[in-house]
Amino acid sequence: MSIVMQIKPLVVKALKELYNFDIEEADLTINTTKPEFEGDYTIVLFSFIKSLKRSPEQIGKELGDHLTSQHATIFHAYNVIKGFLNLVISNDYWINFLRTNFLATQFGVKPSNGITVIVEYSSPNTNKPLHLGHLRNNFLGWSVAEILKSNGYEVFKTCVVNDRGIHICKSMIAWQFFANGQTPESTNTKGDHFVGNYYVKFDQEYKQQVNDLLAKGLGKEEAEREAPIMKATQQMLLDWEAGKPEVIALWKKMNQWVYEGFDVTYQTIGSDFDKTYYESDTYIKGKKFVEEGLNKKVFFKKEDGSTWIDLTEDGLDEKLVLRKDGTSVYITQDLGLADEKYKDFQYKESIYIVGDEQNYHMKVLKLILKKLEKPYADGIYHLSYGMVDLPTGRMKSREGTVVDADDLVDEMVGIAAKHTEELGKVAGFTEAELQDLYDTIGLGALKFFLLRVDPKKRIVFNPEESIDFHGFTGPFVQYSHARIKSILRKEKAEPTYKLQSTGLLAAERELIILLEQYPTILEQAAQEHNPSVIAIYIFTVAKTYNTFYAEHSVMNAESADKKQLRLQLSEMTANIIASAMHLLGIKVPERM
RNA sequence: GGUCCGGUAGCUCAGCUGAAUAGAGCAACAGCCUUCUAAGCUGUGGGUCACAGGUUUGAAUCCUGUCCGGAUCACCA
Repeated sequence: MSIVMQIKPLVVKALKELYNFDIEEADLTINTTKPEFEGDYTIVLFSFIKSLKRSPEQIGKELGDHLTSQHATIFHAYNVIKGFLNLVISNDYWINFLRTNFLATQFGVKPSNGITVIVEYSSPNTNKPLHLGHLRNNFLGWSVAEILKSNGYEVFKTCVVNDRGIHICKSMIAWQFFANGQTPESTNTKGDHFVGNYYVKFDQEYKQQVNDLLAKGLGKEEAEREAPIMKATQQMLLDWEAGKPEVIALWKKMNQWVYEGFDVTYQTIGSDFDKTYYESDTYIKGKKFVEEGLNKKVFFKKEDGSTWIDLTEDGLDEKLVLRKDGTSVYITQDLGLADEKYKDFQYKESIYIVGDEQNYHMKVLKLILKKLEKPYADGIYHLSYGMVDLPTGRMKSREGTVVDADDLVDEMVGIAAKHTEELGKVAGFTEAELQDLYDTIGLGALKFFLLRVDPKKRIVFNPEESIDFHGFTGPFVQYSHARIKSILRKEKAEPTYKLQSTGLLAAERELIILLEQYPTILEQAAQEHNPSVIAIYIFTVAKTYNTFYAEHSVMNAESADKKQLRLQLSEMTANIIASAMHLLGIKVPERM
């Protein structure tokens, strides 16, 4: 149990014994002591001075005396400054903590709690390649899933592929019209990029046709409706829904190209899924909800035959759930999919990694499921994340400002290679090891950059400035790990060594206090569904270790005891860095 | 216009279930490699926490209002 969770009941008990005063553990404020004061943890006394009718100094002294005398193994000393009781935890406590945990690669990881959670993330369209926004989604989803796993949840990662609809038909039509039978193979192009090019081509051609029609005197709406390529696309969608064989064949062929491209990208960035859903399979399944909703009088029909739900009492609007022609809309599909996923996984919680532009949609989805009295409605959780914007604003594919995922990864790996070569520390690496190292560092920089920010905040990415490799970055943490490993290759701590209580220097103490907080950080990250908590924490750990490293020698420590202590500290720091970075989907190198 | 989210150092961000003099990184400047990897370390400068009220022993943090930025309110997905 964490030291803070041990202190709390002791304080509650002490206040009861000293003053017959009752307080809940939750109402106690215990912070780490500010560096300018002596102590490890601080109890804030202000909240109960009024009830006790004593001065904070008196309470601090009496509580401090009580704790240090009754629990001398934990509390070594105390001091009171204004309303703050600063507690010094005993060296023996910290040293004992370190000895029992420094080898534990699973430190902080919780045993199974039997609760099933699913995380839906990535969810690409099969008409264009992945871009920077998708990367944030992928990294978030993967990381949140792993964080929940480490907290004992049984987690399944799912992906919904938007593989049908008018936007898919656009690239198909453009390919039919303009490709002359070219393929990814014949043009040596990655499949998703190949198809994406035709999606762009469609847009260009469409604009051209609209302009031509405008020139002929048609109105804007009419021109947009009458453009031949758009009409052909709409016909194709109808043909697809009717199952016309040659359309289905083309659809399958082009989607397959995209999947082959996605597979390469997913492999590179480390995304994986336990189950993939295809919209083409699931888009019909929501329709049965419409009947159910009508029977339960949750939905209603309008005169034109369309079906709606009235959410005005909940502060929202009326929402269409089925078109008058009987085809389903987006929300209908998602209702069906939620049900499908529940059948598959019996989840307690279903997390959707979806951008904040869909906040309204996700709110409606959950609300409708509630009104339909679905048992899983409360478990729907929208992990809403902000857009990745350019300094000039949103990325726009029409204006060619979209930052392509594959390109960006290549660029980051290239920069990692350049830095590594310049530093010249990798003698003896094989070609394969070098490539692996470049991937590790380049992807590490990219993932850390996107995960260190609170998900709900938007991120500004400036393509003119490459992502940093110094300071609050992935490579900084990776580098700290590599330096520790360099020491541990020379000598490891002896697990059986009996450390005498040699005292702890400030740098040692600060580090050990931080390491002890890791399990609490894991809990917080899981509870908040927030990987940035871990990124911030592990940066602090690395930074603190680096300060310690610069001040004190491990190999040439002042005494055998100090050497063992520092080897243990180093080993535990390396383990926690590896563990935390894994939760962010980032590998850590042995050397760099 | 309604709803939701954000506004903290020149820039990018922590801190937001209230607590000590508001913290990091980048950028700038000054130092530190004959000692475990300098992708590192140390120091200096840099803040009306958007603004105005309120609650409180105590507010960047909670409440109200205003201003600014973004998202959304489709028989698109």
